[in-house]
Amino acid sequence: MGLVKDKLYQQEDVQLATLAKALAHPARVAIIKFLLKQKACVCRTIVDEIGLAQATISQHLKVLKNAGLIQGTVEGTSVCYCIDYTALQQLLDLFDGLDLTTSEQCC
Amino acid sequence: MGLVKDKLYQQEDVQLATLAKALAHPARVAIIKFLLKQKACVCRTIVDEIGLAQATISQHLKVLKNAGLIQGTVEGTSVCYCIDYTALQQLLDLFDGLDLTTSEQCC
DNA sequence: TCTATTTATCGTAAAATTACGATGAATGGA
DNA sequence: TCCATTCATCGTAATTTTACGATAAATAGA
Repeated sequence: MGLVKDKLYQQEDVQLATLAKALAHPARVAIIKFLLKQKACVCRTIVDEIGLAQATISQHLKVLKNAGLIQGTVEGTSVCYCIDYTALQQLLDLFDGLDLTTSEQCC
Repeated sequence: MGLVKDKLYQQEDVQLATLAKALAHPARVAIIKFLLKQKACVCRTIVDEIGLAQATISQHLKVLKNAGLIQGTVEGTSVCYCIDYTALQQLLDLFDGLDLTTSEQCC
């Protein structure tokens, strides 16, 4: 999509869509859930947990990282991943902003 | 993805990912927001509002409909679309189920 | 009946996603 | 130093997404 098309959408809509897209795959949802549950969050552990190839998990982690949902810290040969609660909270706030109170069915 | 791979994921994770995927495009977020705001929700109005081709909007509406987020009722030559609050609430519930209280940063 | 309007669907092209093996970089330990 | 482990990235193939024009179906109204 070029520059013109980008102007079609409000920034907030793009934000919400981007965050939703990051969670638009069951593997990434599982990763987020696992990181929420787990304290230790070395990449290798995630690979064992989910059951996909290491390269694939690494790709999913990159998506989550780019969306700001997780962050990683190098620890020796490993990388420790954990939730970025700021972005996750932002996602929830955007959902709250939808305001479902107008629940008058029109059709 | 074949049958074996499907077993990799918990049903709840697939549900959340599917609903998130439906919102993973700014046009669809904009449509949902518009439908929440608007009472009148004829398809033609959405096309004018968003600024994409009619065929493209129809495709996005189909995605939202398949996800259960909206429903459509035929009214003469038009189709009246509106939010399905059940599915939208389900999405919010799934997010609430994530339980962010464990907010102890590990890295 | 004829025409205009609305909407879904088809066909299609371009781009993005997903998955994996292979490889390379970095580190820790023998 | 050498080897094993961990992780990111590259290259690639298959699939999905996205967008649009063209077209067909359905209805409302003249």
